Amino acid sequence: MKHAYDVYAQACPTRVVLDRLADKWIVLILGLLGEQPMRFNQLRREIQGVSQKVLSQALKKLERDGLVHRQAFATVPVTVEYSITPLGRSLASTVSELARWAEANIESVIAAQQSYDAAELRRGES
Amino acid sequence: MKHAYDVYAQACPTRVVLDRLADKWIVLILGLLGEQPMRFNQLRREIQGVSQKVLSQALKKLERDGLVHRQAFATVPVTVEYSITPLGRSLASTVSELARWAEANIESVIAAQQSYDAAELRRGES
DNA sequence: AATAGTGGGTTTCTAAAAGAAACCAGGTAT
DNA sequence: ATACCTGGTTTCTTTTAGAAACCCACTATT
Repeated sequence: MKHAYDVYAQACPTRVVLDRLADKWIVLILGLLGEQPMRFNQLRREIQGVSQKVLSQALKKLERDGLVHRQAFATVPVTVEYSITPLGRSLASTVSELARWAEANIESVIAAQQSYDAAELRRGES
Repeated sequence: MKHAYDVYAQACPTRVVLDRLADKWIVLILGLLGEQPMRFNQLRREIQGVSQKVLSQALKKLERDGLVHRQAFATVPVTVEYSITPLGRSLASTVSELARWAEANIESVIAAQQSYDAAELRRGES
């Protein structure tokens, strides 16, 4: 049984969605928001190394795609809370698994890299 | 219980791995190679829209990370077969789910985008 | 003998994106 | 007055992605 949408086809809109999901920051953001709603600077502190610009852009895209909900409160200073939507939640477990795989298998990957680099060095002796 | 490696920490090597995995082309490549070994141009034809350069770079990185195995046969013209490794296989189902989620939920995402864009238009009337 | 085609790439060049750092607004506390 | 808070945007530089052309070794065609 074939899909109506095929992510392997060039002009398919699923490509755009996949390109959105397959992003380091999106994986990390959805992983956090899957646990609890969070505010902008809270996310920024949790996700170490993300710049304000990139975080802001990522959240905007996630909001536009209906994966994250943005709510501003007229406190002083202003409070903005980001939370995951039902659609986002249906995705969160999958993307979290990516992060967990990275944490669980980092040692195997590093070992593979070292063995690859060592072999390359032997081959490419100038 | 805390992980030894925390993907939310800036200097953590898992970040590098996650950044590698969270890539549109890597998801698509691993999805295909999880089904069967494939040759370079076969991958290129299946994954519509990928350039030779990007495919070549992605495969090199996957090989270095120990996720994909590259085997060249001295036929004429040369034959190169890419296959998934056990480590890569342990990841393939997770990344395939990303692609499947995109195919399954594209309509909800497009609907959310349209409603977002319509609301934005109403707000931002100049 | 020259030309075209094959698989599997690399090189070159340009347009787009990521990232670091500075800036801003509106308000509070010192 | 000055410094600080949240939640961003702007500017500028460095990477990266992507399109297109090229390359090599070989074969088959004219």
